[in-house]
Amino acid sequence: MHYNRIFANRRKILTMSAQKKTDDFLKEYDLRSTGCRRDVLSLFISEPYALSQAFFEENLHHQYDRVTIYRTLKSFLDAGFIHKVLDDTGGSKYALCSEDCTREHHRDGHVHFKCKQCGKTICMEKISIPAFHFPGSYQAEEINVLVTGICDQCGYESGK
Amino acid sequence: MHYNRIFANRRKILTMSAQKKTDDFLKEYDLRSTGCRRDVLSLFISEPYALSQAFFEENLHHQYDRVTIYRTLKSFLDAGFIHKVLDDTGGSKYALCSEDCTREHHRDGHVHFKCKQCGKTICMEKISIPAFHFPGSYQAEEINVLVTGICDQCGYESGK
DNA sequence: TTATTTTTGCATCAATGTTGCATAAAATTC
DNA sequence: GAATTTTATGCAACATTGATGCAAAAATAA
Repeated sequence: MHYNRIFANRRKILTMSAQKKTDDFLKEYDLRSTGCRRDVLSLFISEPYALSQAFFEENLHHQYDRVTIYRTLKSFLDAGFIHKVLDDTGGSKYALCSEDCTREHHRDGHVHFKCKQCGKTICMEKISIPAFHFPGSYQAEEINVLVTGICDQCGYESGK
Repeated sequence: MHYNRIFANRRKILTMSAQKKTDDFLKEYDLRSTGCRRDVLSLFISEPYALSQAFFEENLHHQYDRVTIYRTLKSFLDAGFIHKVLDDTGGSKYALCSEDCTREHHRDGHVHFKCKQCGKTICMEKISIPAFHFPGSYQAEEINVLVTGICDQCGYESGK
């Protein structure tokens, strides 16, 4: 059974013990189980958003060096179970892959919504990216769609 | 006659004298005509790609301070005749708007293609972004589509 | 438990985004 | 056209992020 599949449904994996799930998951991807990796992975599981490096640094109370978090994210990207999500302010965010992505190919296939108010980037897993047709010898490999606006929550709160 | 319209077709404006076109254009947008602004604008006209700040610095031979170029781009963004284009490597690029965008609303409406080989970001003006339908009270304001892959030119050259 | 391999923390550097302030340049007024 | 007002520029400075080298520490294998 592929842990990728398990991750496709966060609810499932959340029933496993915290230590075991991250431990097993990391080993599945040939990554050593270290404190930083377990903690970063746990945050990915508990937060259903695309997360920035700064988010991890703050939420782990600067327990780990920023380079370590940077390299942790890089190892997760290389392993292929997170993907990079574009951000309109230049930086990058990262999110768990919800489908079977290969290391090179991250057609996560869904739209990302960044709220201008709360700043959160939400994976709109229900909204898939349509096929685009390019002329001539253009070879598309990855497609990123970033929508900015006001999210559900913020729209409801300010909308009276 | 709106200069925005003129810009919609680069060929047209290229027939005007270099000095006059940038001068008039800037004034149309209530921007003072300065050396840096004219030069940056000229590059936007001559290069049919989304350009990075570094591109301007290099191509203007570091004639202007990087902060000046940064602020020039910002003033152009505020004026509303360029829009920010996402880049997969974190940074931002900028491109002339080819439609009438308002200051706040930059539905430039087309797909951007970034070539992994030559690094250029091409505005695929022919490929429009479809409408996405968001649930609940999500309010989409801007939609950015960034496709990475191999462009026409690079694909052709390496492809035989 | 020891040996091997990988990860971490720290130092360091480059690039980029951003602001404040004094000076320079552009537009406006006389 | 000279003086005045307004705005832009250059420079210093600082924050954030991406990235690499290296010795020490931790994780796995033997």
